[in-house]
Amino acid sequence: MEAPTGSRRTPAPEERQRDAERSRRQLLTAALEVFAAKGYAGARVQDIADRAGVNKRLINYYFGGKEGLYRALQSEWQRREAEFATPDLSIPELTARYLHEVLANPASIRLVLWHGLAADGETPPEPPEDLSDLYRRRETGELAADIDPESFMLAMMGMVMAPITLQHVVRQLFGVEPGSPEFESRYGDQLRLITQKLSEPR
Amino acid sequence: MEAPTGSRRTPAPEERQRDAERSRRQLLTAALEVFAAKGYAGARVQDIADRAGVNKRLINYYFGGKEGLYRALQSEWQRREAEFATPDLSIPELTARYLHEVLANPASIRLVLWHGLAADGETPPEPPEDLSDLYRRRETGELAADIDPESFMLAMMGMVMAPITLQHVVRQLFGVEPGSPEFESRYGDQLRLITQKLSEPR
DNA sequence: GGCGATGTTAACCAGTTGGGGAATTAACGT
DNA sequence: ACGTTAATTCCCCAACTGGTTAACATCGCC
Repeated sequence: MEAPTGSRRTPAPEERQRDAERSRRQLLTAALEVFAAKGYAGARVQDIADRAGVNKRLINYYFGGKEGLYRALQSEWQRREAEFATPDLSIPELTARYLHEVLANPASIRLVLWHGLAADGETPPEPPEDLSDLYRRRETGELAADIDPESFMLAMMGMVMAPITLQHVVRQLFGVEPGSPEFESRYGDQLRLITQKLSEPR
Repeated sequence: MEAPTGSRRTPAPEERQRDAERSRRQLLTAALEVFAAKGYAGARVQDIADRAGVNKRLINYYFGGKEGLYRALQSEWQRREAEFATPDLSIPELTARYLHEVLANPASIRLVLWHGLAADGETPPEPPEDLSDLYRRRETGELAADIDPESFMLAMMGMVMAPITLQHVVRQLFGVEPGSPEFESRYGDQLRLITQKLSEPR
């Protein structure tokens, strides 16, 4: 089209027609969509390939099959999760931040939930959640002394993920989509409030 | 083996060999197991039939196929759910009661969660959650005035279902199975505590 | 312009899936 | 005994699934 070659080793991605990297990325994107929507068993390789706009064969070529693609997705997710820094925030703000993250990446969350539901006994290499921070906060008094960090962590994760896990409840009760800004602001405020009440001494 | 026949018109159920009702029930039981463990797409009719100890063909004969069986399960679940009375309990006790129910019937909960995750847009006939009780409790002061019932309901359901949704977190953090009595008592106590803090004025 | 390497495609394949036709067998009233 | 009905089994099948084989196209390089 435009911009003649002129000895380039890294041509602009938009110009290429054959681009392994692009195919890979599009496959991963499409796979996330489909796996998140239908789960591993429900997902169809053909469907993924179609959405990615590439040939089905490439799934095997690049990822070694359906399962390989799935694993690749998980790896990427774990990588991103590890990057997720926990800045120095109060518990309420931290919770709201988690909520935001969840609502911003529903597909990834779904993937995790779906994987956890399957529970074929695996999921062994998962790094243990770090609660030292929570224990510290409890000593500070930021978390009430009678609340145990393990339970709090589980409860908080449950509250934060509820909009995805129970999306139909959100639609029913709030009359909006879980991903809508209205919902995030309303439920976020409430989560701040709730977690705050868990710190202040009665 | 034992107990020769001897002219009986209504034989004890255990003696019968052909019993439509029993086959139906066993199919439903097996289906709950399998669907809860693998999800709809992951479940195999052959697997269900094997666990039920009946011929695969009976699934079609009695329920009209895999989907029919799935629907039948849902119906039964909705029926049981409707029966679940909400006695006159405080919010903390009510929450603990919900937790108990969830932990006692993990398969049913899984089924619901899995169904919700699929989210093919259906699930229309679901009866709307009733919040009038929560609103009343807020007026009484049993629920803090600044907490909105919708959010509270969602958060509570999230906390209560978390042990199923995030079972790996339970194993990781608590070192026990979500279904174990130790876990129920510990997490139950904490949920009572948490929900209680949401009522008392600060 | 040719050439090897690599991305891409089409056609095909073997295994599995849910389902159905029709025979077989047990239950039960007569 | 016997015939009717209903429960159960056997065997087959068409559709679909993920994966593969082998041809084809495009690229970078000489």
